[in-house]
Amino acid sequence: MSGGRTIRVLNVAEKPSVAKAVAGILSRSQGLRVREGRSRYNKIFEFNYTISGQPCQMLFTSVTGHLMELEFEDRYRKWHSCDPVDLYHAPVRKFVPEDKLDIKRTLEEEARKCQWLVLWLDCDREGENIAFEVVEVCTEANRHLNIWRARFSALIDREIHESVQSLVQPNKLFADAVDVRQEIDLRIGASFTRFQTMLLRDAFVLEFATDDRNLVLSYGPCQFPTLGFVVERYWEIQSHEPEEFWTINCTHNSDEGIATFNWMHGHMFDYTCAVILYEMCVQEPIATVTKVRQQEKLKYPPHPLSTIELEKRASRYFRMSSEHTMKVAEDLYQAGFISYPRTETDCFSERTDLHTIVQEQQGHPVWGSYAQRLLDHGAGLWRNPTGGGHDDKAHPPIHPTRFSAGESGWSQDHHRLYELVVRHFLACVSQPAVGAETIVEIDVAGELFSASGRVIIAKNYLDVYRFESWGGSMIPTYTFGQQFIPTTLTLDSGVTRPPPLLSEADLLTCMDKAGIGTDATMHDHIKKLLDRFYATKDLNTRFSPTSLGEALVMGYDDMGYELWKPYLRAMMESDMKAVSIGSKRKADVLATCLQQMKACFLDARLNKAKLFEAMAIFFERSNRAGVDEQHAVGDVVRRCGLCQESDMVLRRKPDGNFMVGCLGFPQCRNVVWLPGSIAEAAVTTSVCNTCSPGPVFMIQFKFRRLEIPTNYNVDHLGCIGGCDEILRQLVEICGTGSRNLSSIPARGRGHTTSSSSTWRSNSEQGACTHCRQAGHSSNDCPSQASRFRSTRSLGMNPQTGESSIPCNTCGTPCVLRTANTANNKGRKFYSCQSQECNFFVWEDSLNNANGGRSASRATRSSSASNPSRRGGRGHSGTHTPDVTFVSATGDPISGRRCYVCGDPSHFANVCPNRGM
DNA sequence: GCAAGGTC
Repeated sequence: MSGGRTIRVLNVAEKPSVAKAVAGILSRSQGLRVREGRSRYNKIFEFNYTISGQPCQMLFTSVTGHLMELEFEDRYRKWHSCDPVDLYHAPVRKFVPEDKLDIKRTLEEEARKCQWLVLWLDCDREGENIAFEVVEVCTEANRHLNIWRARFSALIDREIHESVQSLVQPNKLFADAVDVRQEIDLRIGASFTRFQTMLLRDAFVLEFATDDRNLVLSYGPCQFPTLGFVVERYWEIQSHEPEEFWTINCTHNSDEGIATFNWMHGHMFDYTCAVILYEMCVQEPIATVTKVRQQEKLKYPPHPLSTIELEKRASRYFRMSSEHTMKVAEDLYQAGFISYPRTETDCFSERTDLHTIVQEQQGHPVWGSYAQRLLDHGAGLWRNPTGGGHDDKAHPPIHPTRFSAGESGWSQDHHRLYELVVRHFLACVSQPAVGAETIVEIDVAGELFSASGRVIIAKNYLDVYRFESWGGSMIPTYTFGQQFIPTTLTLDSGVTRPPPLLSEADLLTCMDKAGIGTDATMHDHIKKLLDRFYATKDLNTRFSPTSLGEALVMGYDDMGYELWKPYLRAMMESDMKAVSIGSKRKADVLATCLQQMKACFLDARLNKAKLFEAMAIFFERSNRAGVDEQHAVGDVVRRCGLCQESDMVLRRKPDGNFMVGCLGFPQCRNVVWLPGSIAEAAVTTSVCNTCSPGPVFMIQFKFRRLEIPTNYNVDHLGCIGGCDEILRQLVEICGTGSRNLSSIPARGRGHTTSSSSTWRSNSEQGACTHCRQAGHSSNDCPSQASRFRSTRSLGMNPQTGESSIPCNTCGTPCVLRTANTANNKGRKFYSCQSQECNFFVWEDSLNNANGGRSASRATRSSSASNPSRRGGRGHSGTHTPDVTFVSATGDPISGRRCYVCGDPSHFANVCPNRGM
């Protein structure tokens, strides 16, 4: 890396401001030129620099965050193009979206001119991922680029100069971890969102939605746990039963004032006991001072300001929403008044010139004199700030970067937020407040009471941080051993109160602790709850769930799933960490996680009745036709060949069976009856290239495993145009959804143009497709029938002699096991032997279920449902767990059963099937 | 029309 002729180096930062700042630092603003790129926000800076002795012509530009997005391939983009479960393996692609194409072109053009590429993306996992997006675009344009990564944690001269002299290689593992996160988020989010939206939106009257056809009931691994926090607190309040307690209070008036003594026992819930103690005090009411303690107390200023802290404080002090706070902060940042507002860091680098920042504030009419005192050595007000232990290695804590006494274009909130940032900064480089505290303890008939007083000796940082206060209170002087008769001695009652609804600051705290979202996105998740009608916020910034939010959480809760709890995200986070340090492989984590979530999705879908039940508590059923997972009208399959005027659409009848019927009904009665064994069907965008007249859109079918022969696949992309041999055979074997053909008006019968009549005549006249014998169809084939009976019913496995059933989900035999949990000890259950399946059913529920599929499935979580919650809003809200689970750390966790394998004896974080 | 993560 030395000597030689000048080379051209393309430098790319994550955002325009960093490109500008680093270019300014490296060029020392000497010979710095700037020109436009193709994107109006991302300028290109040019200057000369020497890296390790190598003369370089530096071109410095930027992206704006991620350059690429992850999406499903087109065939899967439309909601009805596929079964949502397919989204767990549908191909995905990374591409540069329309609004980033300008940036891409700039990168390509500049990369072609350069020999080196230096990546100045933020030094976090997302930054590393963006680095590889930039690498992909640039190397596509210039395969000979030399790739380097600059590591820096703050835009400070020395650090930037050091960073460029010690370039490293980008870290693929960090980028891999983000790839995992993106793909999992996309697949889980899209599958569950489509599923629950299509299931519920048309089935209930959702009066709050002005356009309920476009209403989306989204699910996301961050938004749902956020909703979960809101609902859980709401339930806690609902279930709170006030309890009366008793306490003894004592006061003493003297010449110096009044002292209020608190009973050191605190609250007592036993009235008799409290009365006895009180009577003892009253009978012998002499107080003896047993302790007088005087000590200096310090109240420390806050740590340097991180994003979450800024949001929490703006909510507390000004009642600003976190989303609005971030908008205002972004404005102030863009205008150069405050530093980058999205940071986890709450400690300043030793290299930060804190004094200069304070100096800039000296001229302010309100806090300027405080800034002057801070800089005055003699005043002793300065103190180097103590950090809170968080450092994202990418940005410093939020601090003022430019003085302002207020700008004409600022709103009140701009003024407030700038003031908060400045006062917070000045506070955290200040000495703590000092108080002198006196604690006096007395003994009355063996009962101890204490009183305390405080005198503020030096306010220090509290002088500038007007948002905090530290109350002073005086008490009279007491001496050890002194005796007096209390002025009052009372037995007072009180009642326990429920906790308050979660405030925005509380919610941010919950999310932060559970690792839900990032500093830059937490406010988005909160806003999403409001936008989706899942929660509301009152004037005190406190959140309540809406009926919709509560119903959704209740539905999943009744299934026994923890999808609304933060554990899923926490596990994903730990897996991402493992990928980023190389202890797990990206492909393995993806495969394992998606396999588990797919099983969970399939199970949630089997238990969709729970979601329905929960919704029915709060909402009226809609009387729209064709509800459930089909939309009301149905998707067009082809033009009707009979009337040649209307479209044929896929429909689900109230009995659950599918058909493709002409929209011209009743004038046109053309219909194609589909096999009765279909669980789900969705029209895709694929067109059959055999059948005519076209287009005939293919239908994605999912058959019920138990109702079709095992040699047929449950997933089938089929055509109703007449070319589909498999579909024809399944109609024969299973019959159609039309149970009594003769009762159906002759829809299209006799018209050879109708594909349905073609099938029917074939099946009526042909030989059995199973045994090839004439005289019966495979519907009535004796061998086939007996096989179906044996798979449909419980019984001994003739091969092994074990009791078994075929799995309802995947067809693999289930083994009979015995539960060993507190509430279900000895109870038998079947569980699927396949590692890839989590089917589980109680044996007794099968015996009681009259052989019905849905009945047997429904029992899966019947023991977990809590009848006390079934009274609408009046539910008690107590979540009585069937068992107490133990986490990996040994802490008990309330819950019901493992969402991974369905086993009630453990929780997912210690599930052996997770492959951790 | 779905997620969450960057950023303008």
